[in-house]
Amino acid sequence: MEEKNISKVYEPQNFEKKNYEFWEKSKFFHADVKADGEPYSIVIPPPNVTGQLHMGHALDETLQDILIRYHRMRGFNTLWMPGCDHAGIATQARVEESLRNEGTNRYELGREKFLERVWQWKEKYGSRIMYQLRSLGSSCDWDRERFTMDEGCSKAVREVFVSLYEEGLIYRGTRITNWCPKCNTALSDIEVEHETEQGHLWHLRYPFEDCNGYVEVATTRPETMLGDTGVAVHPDDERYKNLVGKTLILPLVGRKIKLFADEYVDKEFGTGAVKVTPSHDPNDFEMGQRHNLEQIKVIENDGTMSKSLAEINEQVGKYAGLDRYECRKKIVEDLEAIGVLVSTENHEHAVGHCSRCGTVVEPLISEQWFVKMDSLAKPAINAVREGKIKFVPDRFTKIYENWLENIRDWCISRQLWWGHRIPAWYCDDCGHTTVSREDVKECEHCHSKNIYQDEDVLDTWFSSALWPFETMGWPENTEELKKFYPTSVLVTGYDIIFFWVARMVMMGLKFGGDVPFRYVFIHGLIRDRYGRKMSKSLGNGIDPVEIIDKFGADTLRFMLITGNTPGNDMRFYEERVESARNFANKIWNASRYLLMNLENFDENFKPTAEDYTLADKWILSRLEKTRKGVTENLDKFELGEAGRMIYEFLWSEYCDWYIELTKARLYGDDVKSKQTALYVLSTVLEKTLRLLHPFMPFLTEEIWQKLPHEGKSIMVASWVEKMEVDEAAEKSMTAIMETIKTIRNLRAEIGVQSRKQSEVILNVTDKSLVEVIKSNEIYLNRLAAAEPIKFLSVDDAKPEHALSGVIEGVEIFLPLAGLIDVDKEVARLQKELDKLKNGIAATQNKLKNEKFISKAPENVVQAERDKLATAQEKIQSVESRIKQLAQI
RNA sequence: GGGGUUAUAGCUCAGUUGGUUAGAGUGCCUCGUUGACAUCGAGGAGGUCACAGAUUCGAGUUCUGUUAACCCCA
Repeated sequence: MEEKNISKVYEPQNFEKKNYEFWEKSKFFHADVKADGEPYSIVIPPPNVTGQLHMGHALDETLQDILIRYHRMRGFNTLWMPGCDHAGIATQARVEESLRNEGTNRYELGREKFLERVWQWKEKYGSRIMYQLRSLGSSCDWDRERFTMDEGCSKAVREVFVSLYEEGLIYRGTRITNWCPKCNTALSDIEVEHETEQGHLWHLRYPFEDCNGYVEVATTRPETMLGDTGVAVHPDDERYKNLVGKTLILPLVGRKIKLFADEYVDKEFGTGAVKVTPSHDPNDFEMGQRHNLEQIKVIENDGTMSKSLAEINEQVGKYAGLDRYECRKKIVEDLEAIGVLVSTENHEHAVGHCSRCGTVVEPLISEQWFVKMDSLAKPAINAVREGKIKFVPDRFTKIYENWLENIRDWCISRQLWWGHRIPAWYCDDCGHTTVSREDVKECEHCHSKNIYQDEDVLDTWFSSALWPFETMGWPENTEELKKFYPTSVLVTGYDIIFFWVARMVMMGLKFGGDVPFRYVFIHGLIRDRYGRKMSKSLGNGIDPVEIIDKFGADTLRFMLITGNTPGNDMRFYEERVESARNFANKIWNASRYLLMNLENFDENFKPTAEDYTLADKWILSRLEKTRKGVTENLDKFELGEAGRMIYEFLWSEYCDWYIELTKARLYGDDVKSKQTALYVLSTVLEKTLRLLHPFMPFLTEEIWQKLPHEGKSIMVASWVEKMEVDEAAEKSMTAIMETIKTIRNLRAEIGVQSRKQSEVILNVTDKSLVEVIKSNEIYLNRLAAAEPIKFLSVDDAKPEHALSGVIEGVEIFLPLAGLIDVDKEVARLQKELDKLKNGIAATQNKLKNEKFISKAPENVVQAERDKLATAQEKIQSVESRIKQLAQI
């Protein structure tokens, strides 16, 4: 055993790092495919290699580590696969920013040099993240660490891409897609965040070609009118029925456009007539497809108006090169000047923003790669419906299903350099596209060497979707895959159910041969103390490493998982961290106390059944109930509840009562009693530490090593085994504790100093308690300063000048002559009597109710009867006491 | 427009299949350095469980509606 003297307060800095190194060096984190035990595996949601871990990660990793450590102790063959995500847009943006600061850019550097820079970046930040994960205590299998751009993952990505292409599920097409003018790339639908903004609705008049009339259209984006190639109305709209098919002249531009009917149009919105810009609005694009409208691109990829406008006429040529918002202003002015603008009203509408940089997204037509989703989505829906995958909490099932049912094709190409390059080569000679698992040098169709590879890379989520099996060596049929796939559970936030969870399920079923995980354990977001999302722009983020340095990783972990429930958001308060730190300190000091006394402990001593005192039996029984509750809650993902149970047991039962109860024995002369107390103190603590270890790994290891124990480390010790419950001991001990509380209570009532000893007279009405209390008198002496204690026998008169209290089975008197004001005491008792009577009113009503008696289960009825009997006993006691005092 | 979450003590939150006088942390009040811990101990005050119905012997808990806040999707 190590040195037993430990510092007076909990100082995690002294031992967290040391213990982590010990575990890592001992290879406790490493999963052996050949080892015994049912497999239990988790793949980490790979943090973005950009930047650092935030509080959300800290929660995510803590939940996983608790599950992992718990199952490891339960004897499962446990694997936690760590790794990072290359995070295409985010990482590239960061590196480009640093290039900008150096006065250069990626184009100047060239693709190859640029990628070298990104890899350097990745090495630097990737290792920082892995350091942060370690400081949290994460028991990941570092020997298996993966990266979404490493060789294995890249191979998997190629394999999947080519297979899907061969099956016709990946195609290249010219479509309207969301375009971010700042990131300069296409985005998928879910990378667009819609925000409600205050804008305007401009009403414009488009004149007919052949008569004086006009059609009034309403638009939120007047600048797109330059690309209008039609005006649409609803086919049932009486206002326009006779006009459908007529030709309109597009103001400023002079283009002739048709008025046509389409079901998509909402009659109620605006004027019921909508201008149609197929090249800059997804709905208009679809209408354009249905009605064969021309696509005229008037906004360029960088968000400025097209140079080609100059070719139309001098008027619209003025707009060429303007930013789209500047152009909007100009156009509104110009339209007003020529009388086309009839009115402007305020209008709230949803505007799409790039989820990465916040820039307003521009729908644009471009050539991109897509994945057909229908046939992939169906099995993913079924897997959840059939219960092969379960969401915890269950309500997220609906969100998942709903999204998959309404899924649209996934745009997977990104105009970036950092990522998995699309394995497609185009032939300059014959125009054929070669898609291949291996890099190719010639066109597979005409064998021309005049070919070039697609410039674009794949959406980051394409490789993340393969994470559960690509990390285990797929497409090779590895031992890891056989043993650990499907994984047991995925732990992640609800914000990436669409981005990641659903896609993993689809890909897992398609390529992994089974669901990627059995459970999806969803957690909420960490917010600041005001409930706001933590964000860089608000500057309200809290760095978990700072909290760890200040309070300890165990403290942070415990704070994160208690005090909220699965799936719900949580506010981060430093006060709450302090409260968790105080808990750690409490454990620390309870252990310190025990270790100090353990110097006199004979480790070979083992008490026999007769050696146990009531208090021993009580704490052991309470420990068993705690063990049961903690285990059950962990098994159903109620980690917070499990943590709270340990907190409650350790603080309120072990420290506040049991330790105090043993003090008399530890400082007394009875050697055997002392050894027994030390034995119980140390076994209960040792077992509780094991229950607590998944939550607070460092602290529990540090103390456990100093206590009598078996094995090398608590993290590879086995879970606490089932023990006996002793209801009789619990009942007796409860009576003693209640008596102590009542005495303390009465003394506080009249301000007797808690240390000052005073006489207590007990009338034990429950015969089964007489011996129990008599033989445990010393507890009352020590914890209630009750001395001497007298017991009334049946014939004895009850003391007059005394405070009195009653609990189930015991009447308590504090004869404090001189301190008692009889009138005050009567008033106090009267108040208590009222309280008791109010308390049983509901019970009495229930028992009077025949329906209750006949319909409620027998045990419930009996419980009510017992409750009433107990309360009536107390009432009688108080009533007779009041009578007695009244006679004085 | 569709869907979801939340509403419990001053504040932050628990309360798991309906069944004790609804709990904790924190804050507040009173007392206390008795051989682990003042990052502590003892005692106390504080709640019409958002509102209205329904089901039930019994509802903080189930159902319906209303209100408010937040979120997702379109």
